[in-house]
Amino acid sequence: MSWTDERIDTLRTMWEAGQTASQIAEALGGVSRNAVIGKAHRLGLQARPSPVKANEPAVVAEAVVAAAPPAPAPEPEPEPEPIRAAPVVDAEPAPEPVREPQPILRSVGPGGFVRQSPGEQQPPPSPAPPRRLVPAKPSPEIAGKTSLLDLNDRICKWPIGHPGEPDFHFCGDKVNPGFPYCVAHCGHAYQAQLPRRDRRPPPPLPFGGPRVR
DNA sequence: CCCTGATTCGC
DNA sequence: GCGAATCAGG
Repeated sequence: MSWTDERIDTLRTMWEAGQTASQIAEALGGVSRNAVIGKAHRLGLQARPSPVKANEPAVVAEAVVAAAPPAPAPEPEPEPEPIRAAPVVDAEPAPEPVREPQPILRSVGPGGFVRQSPGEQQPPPSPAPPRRLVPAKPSPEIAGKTSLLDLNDRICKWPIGHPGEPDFHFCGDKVNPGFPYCVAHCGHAYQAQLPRRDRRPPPPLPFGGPRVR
């Protein structure tokens, strides 16, 4: 498998949405999570909280500084004012980057987002945990559309379009209570359990699969 | 043990 | 550029 533009697209989007490298690798197929991580780094998509690099005391820098007599100012870093990227309507507990707890039955939804079976409803995972302070700069194309940052647990998360495309957005309708999608899209997301013989194998194609045009 | 991401390094 | 091997924390 090679890194086509689309696969890179998917990687970017999912990585930025906070999906783990394993999830991304699984969704893409044909690559290991190592490959995903490697690629993510080469793409410059770095810096997500690593379990290994929790804190990073600037010890190494000291050796360099040692040669410079005038100690460079320790950089006070003017408190960057916590920006809430998406002004949510009501005061909800901060959208923590909650990762869904290893679902029992996991399949990939139309946009590559994890689909839960109705039986195991859980706190709807917000796939778009705004980490860091990324100023949501809605481009004109998606103005008025439901962006990744607008997702909350009561609007339909059905993806419209393909990740990476300028007008990629989400349905945004009111959800079918208890479900991550609106009534209409629940109809697409959840199919009646069919007898084994005439059940079709789930499409292995993640994130909308190959672009259909 | 499982998971995670980071890094290295031969290819 | 790629990704397996390795490392190291949770």
